[in-house]
Amino acid sequence: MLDLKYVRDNLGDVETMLKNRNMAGETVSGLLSAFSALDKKRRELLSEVEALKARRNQVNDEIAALKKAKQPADELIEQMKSVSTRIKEIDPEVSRVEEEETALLLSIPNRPDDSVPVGCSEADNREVRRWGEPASFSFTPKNHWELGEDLGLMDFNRAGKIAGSRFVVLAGAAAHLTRALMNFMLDLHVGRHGYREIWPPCLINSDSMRGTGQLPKFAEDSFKLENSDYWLAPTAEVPVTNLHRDEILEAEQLPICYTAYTPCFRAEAGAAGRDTRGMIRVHQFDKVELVKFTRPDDSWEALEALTRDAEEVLQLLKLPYRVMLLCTGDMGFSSAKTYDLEVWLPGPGVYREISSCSCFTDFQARRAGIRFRREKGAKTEFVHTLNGSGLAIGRTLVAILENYQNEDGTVTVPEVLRPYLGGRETISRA
RNA sequence: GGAGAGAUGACCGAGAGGCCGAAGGUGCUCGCCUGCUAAGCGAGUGUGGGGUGUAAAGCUCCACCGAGGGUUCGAAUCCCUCUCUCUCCGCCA
Repeated sequence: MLDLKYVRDNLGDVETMLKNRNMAGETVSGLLSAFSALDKKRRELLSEVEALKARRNQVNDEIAALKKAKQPADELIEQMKSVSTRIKEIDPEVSRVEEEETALLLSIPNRPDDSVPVGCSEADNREVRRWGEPASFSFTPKNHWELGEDLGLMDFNRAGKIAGSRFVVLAGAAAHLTRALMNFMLDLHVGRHGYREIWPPCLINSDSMRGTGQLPKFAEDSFKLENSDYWLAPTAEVPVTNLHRDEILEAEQLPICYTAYTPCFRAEAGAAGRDTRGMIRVHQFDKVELVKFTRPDDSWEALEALTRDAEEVLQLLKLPYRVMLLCTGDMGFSSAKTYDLEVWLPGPGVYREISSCSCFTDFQARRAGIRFRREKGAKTEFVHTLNGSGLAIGRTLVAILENYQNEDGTVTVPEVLRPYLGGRETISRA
């Protein structure tokens, strides 16, 4: 959420920002004029009701004094009855207006950093750098689902039976590889990059979903459990960022760097027809996430570092990738700046997103109430939050199968993973 | 799932309709004092919002004692609902 005062004082900036984020012109002006009207109304009501409350408090003291002196106070009490009635009329009105205003504020996305290119779609994203050469194959490389099925590693039909579409059952070496990747990634981030490992709940409440920006706008993207306030975590970002919700941190604690493995659950409501084959887009996938809390002045450098930490996973696995700086129109709602890592997939012959690294500035921190003090007695400030995948495990598995496939249908195990697979070097049909 | 206890500021903890934004203590900050250290003395020390102010400071008002409702002229305090924590029993990976 943006700062109320910032929005009030910079309506023009907010307007261009929203348009850059592909919001239609009339929607923008409607939203902003509604906001201004509500803000004005709220402040008017507040002035009125607070004046009444001040009066009531003052007279109540007089009543107390009279009572203490055993003097009659009936007349004052009688006067205050009408004041109280009036207060009780206005108070709900204030809450109503406040709620509406907050709802509007919550529906406004974060302001992209000035370094973010303005653009409408994926096509306007800017390539920042590339690493690795896509290998040339002397045969036609298979897609991961062909490899998966041929090697007996993936079962989409049975997944459909036991769950539904957009699920996969991993078996044998694929299951083992998933476990290996999880350990490999966590070991790297903990051991080499200095993150602290977290194993959080994957069911989280609505307050947490609101804190990181999944609610109220994107409820349909996640799974909600019936008869409870629990959601299936769409990403570890939610539980891990919310670890410090409503806390005031000490400046010396910052930066806080966490890494967590969790399964991730997504409804993929708006993705009907996209990536229907294979395990690129499924309702349940595994991911190792990186989360940082920093001082405002450190967040941009922290984003670069976090992105490099994620990249290192790909480099160690020797998977070619490129880094894309997302344009204003393609960025996530809460993000101020996002780098996507796209890994090379020889099957379809494209680069596919495997990690998304974002700096949220104070947007999530304001929603979630995550603050710090520069020193004792100083005013509280919002921290900056960041996160990124380090990496999506399912897609990493896909990339390994496709990039490491051999002409005879086997797959070579990347060297760094062999210790995690009991020294195994090749995956072939069991 | 059953029975009971509880939730107050950074922390401990008192308060049981008005004198309570909240005693007392600890911690922390600043100052004084003591040739170091320890001790001692004094002052200060929450968050959010509204108004005023060019801005900062300041001044002022409102709200906040787990959350939400209610009673009352007035609620940390009384009533209702919910959440969470702890103890015991049951069940369970």
